Amino acid sequence: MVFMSISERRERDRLKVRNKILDAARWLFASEGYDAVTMRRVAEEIEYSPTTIYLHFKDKDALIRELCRLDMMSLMQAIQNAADEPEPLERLRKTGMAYVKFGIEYPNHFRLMFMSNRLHEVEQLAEMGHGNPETDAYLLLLNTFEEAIAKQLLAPEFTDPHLLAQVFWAGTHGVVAIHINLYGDPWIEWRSVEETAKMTINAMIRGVQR
Amino acid sequence: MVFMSISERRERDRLKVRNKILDAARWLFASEGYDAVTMRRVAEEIEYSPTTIYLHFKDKDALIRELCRLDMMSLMQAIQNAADEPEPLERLRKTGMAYVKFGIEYPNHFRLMFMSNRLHEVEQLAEMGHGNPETDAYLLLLNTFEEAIAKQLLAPEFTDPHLLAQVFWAGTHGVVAIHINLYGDPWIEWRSVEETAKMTINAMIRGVQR
DNA sequence: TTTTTAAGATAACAATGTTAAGTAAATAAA
DNA sequence: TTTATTTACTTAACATTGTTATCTTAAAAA
Repeated sequence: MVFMSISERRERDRLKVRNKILDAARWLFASEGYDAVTMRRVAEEIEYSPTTIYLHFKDKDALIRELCRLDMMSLMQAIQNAADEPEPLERLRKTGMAYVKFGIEYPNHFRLMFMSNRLHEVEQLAEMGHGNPETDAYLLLLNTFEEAIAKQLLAPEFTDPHLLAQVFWAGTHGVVAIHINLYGDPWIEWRSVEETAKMTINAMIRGVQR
Repeated sequence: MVFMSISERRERDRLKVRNKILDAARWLFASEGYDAVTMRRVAEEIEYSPTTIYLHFKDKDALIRELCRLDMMSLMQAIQNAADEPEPLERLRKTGMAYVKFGIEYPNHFRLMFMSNRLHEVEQLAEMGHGNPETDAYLLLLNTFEEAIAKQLLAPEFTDPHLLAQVFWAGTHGVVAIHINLYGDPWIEWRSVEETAKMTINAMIRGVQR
């Protein structure tokens, strides 16, 4: 059938343009942040008119969110790899450090995913579902705490894996958030991210250990 | 001297207008966030032309930063009050909870102060100096840990009050950050901010305690 | 060969921050 | 008292943004 071959080539071409858009936007976003990604700059980069972008993405937000989602998925691999550790508490340390590491490395992605109010797009979040790296990482954390509880590694008063996961997440997240946004403020004698992250994670683990 | 009286009245009038601007902007900012504060909306609110605002503030950023600074100073009182507690570790608990509480109550202020990249305005930060609530609160935290170390309340390996302060700050900050930006995400079984904050703080304290 | 469809471009709109130029009243100087 | 100047403020405009309505043109289908 000629039909298929033609429409397939068309689809390939479409995807090529779409990916060029994503690549141009990714570069701008990673190096200069959300506001620096203007439709016109992206368009110029790929040598199409700005309106072409709208044939592939509903609006600017959808474009940046999609590229962010894709990047996060691959970045999330680092955490999944760090989770290759049998001992639950040690696994917490490794995954926590991986979370911090990529937060520091990709601050703009981190800001978009975790530092902008997204409650108005709950539908979108729901659609993303289990492919969502954020959710997957949370699940990883949750399972680790369930295991730690089952193996009686924690003090007996800590019985809620969700609460534990959220506490642990908050701690590691805070290290990233503060260092992304405030590190360098001359009024504070800063300690390094690694040091801070390590102590935060260790303190939290010691704090709930049996 | 007539001169003085006249220029004093002028200065009073100037201040009145300036405060009207700040009040209008404050309302918009607190309820709808940074982007919702447009120069034209503020101008309409106070019944002046948009350009009048520029007679009082260098630009939009300066306006919002000034109102935020003022608000934070007064809000910071809550933390100073919470610090009225002789026992250092208990003081950590109280001030930490106060930090979380106002972060939840004024998410937009919190975002502006702690979640936007401000490294490009280091000069401004330096000028703000010790009136800076962020620094003052940090100092409070630092002193508390110095006291805790001096009273030998912490395990002997924890000797750096700066590192301890930054760890503790990161933990409480993380609770706020996550709850401001992600709370409500349907894929996570959320625990309440109070619960999470309390456990985070307690875990960190237990984690460094002797 | 004609018709339809799809990709893409041009031009424009509205909203934004910001500035240059003008106005008019209050004040100072003559 | 009259003239000059300073001050507070406005009008109009500019540049940049996201976005859309309309047009063009080439490919595909009829």
